[in-house]
Amino acid sequence: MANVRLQDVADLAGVSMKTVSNVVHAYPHVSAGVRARVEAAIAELGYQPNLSARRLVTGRTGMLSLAFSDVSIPYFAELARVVSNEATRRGYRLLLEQTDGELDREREIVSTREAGLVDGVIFQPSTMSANEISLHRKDVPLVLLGEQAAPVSVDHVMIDNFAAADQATTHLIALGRTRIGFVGHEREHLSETSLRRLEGFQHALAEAGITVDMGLLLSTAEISAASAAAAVADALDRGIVVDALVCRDDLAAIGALRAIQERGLRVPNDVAIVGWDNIAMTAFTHPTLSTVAADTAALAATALDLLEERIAGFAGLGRHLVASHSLVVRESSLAP
Amino acid sequence: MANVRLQDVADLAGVSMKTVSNVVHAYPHVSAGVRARVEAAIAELGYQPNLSARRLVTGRTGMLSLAFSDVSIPYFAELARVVSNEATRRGYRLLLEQTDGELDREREIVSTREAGLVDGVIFQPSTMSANEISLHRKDVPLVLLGEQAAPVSVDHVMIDNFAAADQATTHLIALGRTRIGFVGHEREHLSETSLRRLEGFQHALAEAGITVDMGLLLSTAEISAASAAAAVADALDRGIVVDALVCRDDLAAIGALRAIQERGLRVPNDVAIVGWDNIAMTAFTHPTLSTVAADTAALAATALDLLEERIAGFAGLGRHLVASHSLVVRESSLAP
DNA sequence: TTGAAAGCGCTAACAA
DNA sequence: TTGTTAGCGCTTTCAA
Repeated sequence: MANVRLQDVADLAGVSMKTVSNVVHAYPHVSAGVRARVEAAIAELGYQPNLSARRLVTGRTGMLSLAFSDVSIPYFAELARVVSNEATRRGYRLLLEQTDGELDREREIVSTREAGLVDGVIFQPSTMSANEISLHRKDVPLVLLGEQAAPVSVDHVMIDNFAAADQATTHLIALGRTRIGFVGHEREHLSETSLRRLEGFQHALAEAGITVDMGLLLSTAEISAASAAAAVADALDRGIVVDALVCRDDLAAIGALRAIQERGLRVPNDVAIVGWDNIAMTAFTHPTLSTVAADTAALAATALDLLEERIAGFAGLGRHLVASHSLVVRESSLAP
Repeated sequence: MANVRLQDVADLAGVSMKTVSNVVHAYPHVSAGVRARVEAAIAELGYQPNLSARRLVTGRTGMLSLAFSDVSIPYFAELARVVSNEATRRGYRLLLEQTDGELDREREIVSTREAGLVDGVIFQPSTMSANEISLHRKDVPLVLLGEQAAPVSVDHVMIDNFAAADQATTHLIALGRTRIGFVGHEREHLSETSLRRLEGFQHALAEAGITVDMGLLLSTAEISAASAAAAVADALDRGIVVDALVCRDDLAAIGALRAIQERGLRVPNDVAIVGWDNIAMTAFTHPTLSTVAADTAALAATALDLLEERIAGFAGLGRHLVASHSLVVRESSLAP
């Protein structure tokens, strides 16, 4: 049974609760004899501290929550792994929260729902705006992930989407491509993330003296390979010609790849592709996918640094930090 | 501040703590006037119940933990999503635990680590044997997922791996394939899962009068596309000829597909492929992948049913339930 | 229908 | 170095 209390151990060892507590917490000033007796009692009774009680008293839960739209999206799953490992290393356990990108569920994340449950929250919003976040947010320590504009009051770790999109597009231009499309931004509510990437995309084209052809901007109904495949298939069937595609994320790239190949076009010879996120699968598609890779390990470590400072009581303005990224060039954008 | 206590609300509303508690818990026998006053006080103070305190008293945490090796493996990510949604629907939050398949971390899952933190544990072991599980397990309600032999004392939900492997292999035989290989079982410690699948594979071959060629059993160093690609590439380079491949999981199938195509062979014409798990990506590879699909929704619902019964106090012998599966036939195993 | 009070098991300030 | 004890904020029995 788990109903062994601190007092029971104390009784068996013939000491007070405080002494047992000292032993449990490895407090140094305990005589060896007493320590041995207490440890024997703990072992004999199979004592385990009641975490709820400890929490009630300390106000700390030792848990963090990680919130984003959907863990079955590979980028989030891979992010969850990195954050979870880093959290474990620092002595926290991780609670997983999915919002499906729904506004009211995102609101719950930054406001009431977590109170008292976790010491802090790491949150990558899909839908909430900076304004809304600062409006709804409560006292729980919070760090935002991702690329949207964040409220000045909240810590935030991102990559430089503009620069990365510029870099990816410039890479395609250097390959001699001129009819370059963009795939995968939201059809209805354009996210800040997509917007930044589109701006970087446009900037690179402008630098090369190419004006953006709005007909080559292929938005999708949702973030999925299926949705991107449909958008690209539809565009090709309408007779639209592209020789390169910058994709908002790797799922879009995988969908685009599939649609292009289904129509008998070759990648990269006819159409070069660059994706985004460097999910594991991009190294195993045929051809393998070039992609923008965020340094997720740095992202996670930085986010946890900021969060731990907040938990420790730091109350200054929001810090806005940039994690590095790189362009991973694979077969889908190799020079022919 | 979140330091508003039940007592503060009671003071402001001019009632006792019990009455406030009644209102918070929607206890019906509270007069309308009092209820309104209490609700106003709650709103004015921004009161939120302290969950740690509630837990200390009720002994319930409202949390479940889901444990498996690695959330960045797509099958587990997709499973986590399903389980998380189902848990949320039932009023639980989900804690994520990764073991990396390491024995001592798996031991922690079934023994001490979760005590007091969660009401129950759903665990898909990678390494632990049935014997070890029953040896180490403590009092936390536990349901096992997956296909390994489970201890008689523990609840367990699985799919019929033998039957599914038999079915997948028979499907390939019906295509006229005769040199059928198996890819992706562990090189060192063969898991129960792989074993069952290999047995089903062998059974189907035997039924068709084909003896298993041990040279066509391609084990891998780990569960990953890279590892499977290496194993298949190596086999092909050694001159081994296959006309079909049953893969232990979709990651292995994706790796195998890549290795086969790199060597100029065509799928399914030269080599047909069947994977396992029906991860989202299998619908977007080129060609799309045939695969064994477990009914994960049923799996999750059943696991939570069993777990909730355990949490409610059921103490009978372990139940061993089977979730249904199906063979999803896609391009990788179409008749030429 | 509402109030008073006894814990839940632990931590930590204070005493010895 | 060890013991005593007052809470942490809530639920819940029992009384009123």
